[in-house]
Amino acid sequence: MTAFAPDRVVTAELVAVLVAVTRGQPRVLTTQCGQALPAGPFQQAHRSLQAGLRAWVEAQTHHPLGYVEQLYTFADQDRIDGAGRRVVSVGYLGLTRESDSIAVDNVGWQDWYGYFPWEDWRNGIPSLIERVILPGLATWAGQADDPNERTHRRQRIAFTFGAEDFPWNEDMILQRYELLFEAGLVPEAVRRSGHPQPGGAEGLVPGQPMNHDHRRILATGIARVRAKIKYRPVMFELMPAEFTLTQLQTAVEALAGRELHTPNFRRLMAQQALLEETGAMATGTPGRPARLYRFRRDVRLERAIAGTSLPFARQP
Amino acid sequence: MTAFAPDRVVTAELVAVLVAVTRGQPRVLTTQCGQALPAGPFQQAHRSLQAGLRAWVEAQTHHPLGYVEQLYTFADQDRIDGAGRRVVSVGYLGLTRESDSIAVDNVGWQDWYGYFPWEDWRNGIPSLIERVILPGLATWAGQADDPNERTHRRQRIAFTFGAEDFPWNEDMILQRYELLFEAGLVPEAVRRSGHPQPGGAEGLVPGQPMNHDHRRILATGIARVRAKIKYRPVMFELMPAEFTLTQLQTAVEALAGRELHTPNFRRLMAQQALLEETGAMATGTPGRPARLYRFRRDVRLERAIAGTSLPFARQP
DNA sequence: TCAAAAGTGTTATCCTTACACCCATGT
DNA sequence: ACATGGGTGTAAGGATAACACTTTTGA
Repeated sequence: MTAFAPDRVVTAELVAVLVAVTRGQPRVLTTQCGQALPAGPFQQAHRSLQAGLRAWVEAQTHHPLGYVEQLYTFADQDRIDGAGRRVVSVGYLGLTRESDSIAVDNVGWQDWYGYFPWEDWRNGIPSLIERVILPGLATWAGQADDPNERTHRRQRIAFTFGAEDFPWNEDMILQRYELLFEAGLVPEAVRRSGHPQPGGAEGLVPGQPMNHDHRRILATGIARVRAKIKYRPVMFELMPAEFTLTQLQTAVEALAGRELHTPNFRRLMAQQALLEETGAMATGTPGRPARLYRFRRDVRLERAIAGTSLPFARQP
Repeated sequence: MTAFAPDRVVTAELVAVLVAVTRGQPRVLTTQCGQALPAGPFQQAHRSLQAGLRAWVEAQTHHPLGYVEQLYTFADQDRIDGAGRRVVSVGYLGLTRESDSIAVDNVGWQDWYGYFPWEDWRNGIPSLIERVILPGLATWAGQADDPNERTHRRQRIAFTFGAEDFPWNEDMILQRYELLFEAGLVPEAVRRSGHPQPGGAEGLVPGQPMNHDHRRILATGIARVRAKIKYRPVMFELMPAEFTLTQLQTAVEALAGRELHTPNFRRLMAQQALLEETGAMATGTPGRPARLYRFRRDVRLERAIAGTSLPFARQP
């Protein structure tokens, strides 16, 4: 174990999936005109990985970052810096409100379903699933030589994309992207395999690609958000100071990519006791005016993460 | 953005939390006579981080690694290699069965509650919580100057350690360790702060320390295992080919650190349909002989990760 | 007056929890 | 016979999902 061998030296990079919800749309901060996620170096001076991320994101966007959590660390074989060293990318998820004080060129907020059109089920099942994705994947499944592999692929397709009586699971966005990648149906896969696509986008699934593996990191971030809103009060970080229940519901729907059952959503909010009324009402909307709410500051104490699901014996 | 600045270069290390359950005890593979977790370099030759981990763990233990997942990436300020570079440690969790084919000296399996005695509630609440931990933490809470900070600390203590009517949550092992660290009640914290403890272990909480931040990484691994057994069939990887329901229950209890309600546990297993009877019976135990089970190979397809918990609207 | 959106009540169903009890074997 | 552990039945309680319905505003 030679501790300082040169082949053990790598370049470290911090990649951020910064999420906001604006006017009912889920948004992500991008660089290079939407083709990459903001990425910055991890430097000796940084106290920790998270501190490094906060430092340069706040430098770029000029407003403080609220909730931050680590996503995943990647070291893909084809990520190599100019000196031939491997690049280790540490992905982070950050939740904020959108700010227009971004000073840097080519940096801006993008709707995230531009990258994953098949993930937006808010107006029912997207037609491109039946039209483009499932046929493309079926072709890929049929190309396997081994018949066992073929049925295995078909099962996996049905399971991940909610076909053949499997339910759609919005949390499986990463698995879906990886399946499309494996099947060669996204430009990033074609690019990597080295075959220059001749006629452009033939057979490929619509959805804007990104550089390197950034669309995969974005999928990881979206998956984490979608899973997290179900058991942690993270909407805190994404909403303005005051909001109506419908605005909150619309924001959750934007993130989950699905519509919610309004009466049950309201009841859920009521019984969780995370909100309090401000007393004021929203104005300027059609229909009956809605009450305004804010998140309760005093309930911060992590909302008793019950989390059982194993049949524990009662302590005597 | 100078891409190849020297302050951007780091050393990458892979750290493994390898878990097994043997004779009803939860075990972890350690090096340096139990003072460290196995750690190996990430090298240029490795296809990916996970491939690198698999490669050297299998070289060390001489048996293939089953389930592996990434835990977390750390870059603590005090981890610096001989050339003054920062060390980035990528932690991995691996689940296996214990093997005695470990060839390397000072490497072996340890019971994990030796490192976290307060986490073992299988025989009721460990007395050292009332005797040592809560008094120690109370002192620390009282040392804060700001009265708000004092009450905040007390709330956090009660919440994390399940005092004052908060329930004990076995998943919060990392938060508990970090709280003890902050309060200076574990040797690692004393060591870092530079105060050499004069009289030895006075006031410190019992529990074997580890080098660097390895005990923290171990806590992260245990937390992940405890959370995971509740919603994924990971016991697959830890059990022998055939086992009784009681053996399975004992293994889960070892990991969770709590006793389970036997009749309900059995029912849960039955309705999940993850198991099938082998037809054989266990022999050589007192009492009525138990049926032997095995995991069903054909049900691998991820057991329909239902995962709702938001009031979705029904798709028409 | 009517459309649009806010908001409430109620029931069927399922899952979890807890308690009570019977079964099969060795000593 | 009885201790020990294996195994089953069932009822109470809580959470969720689905349906039907009332209220309040602006055009």
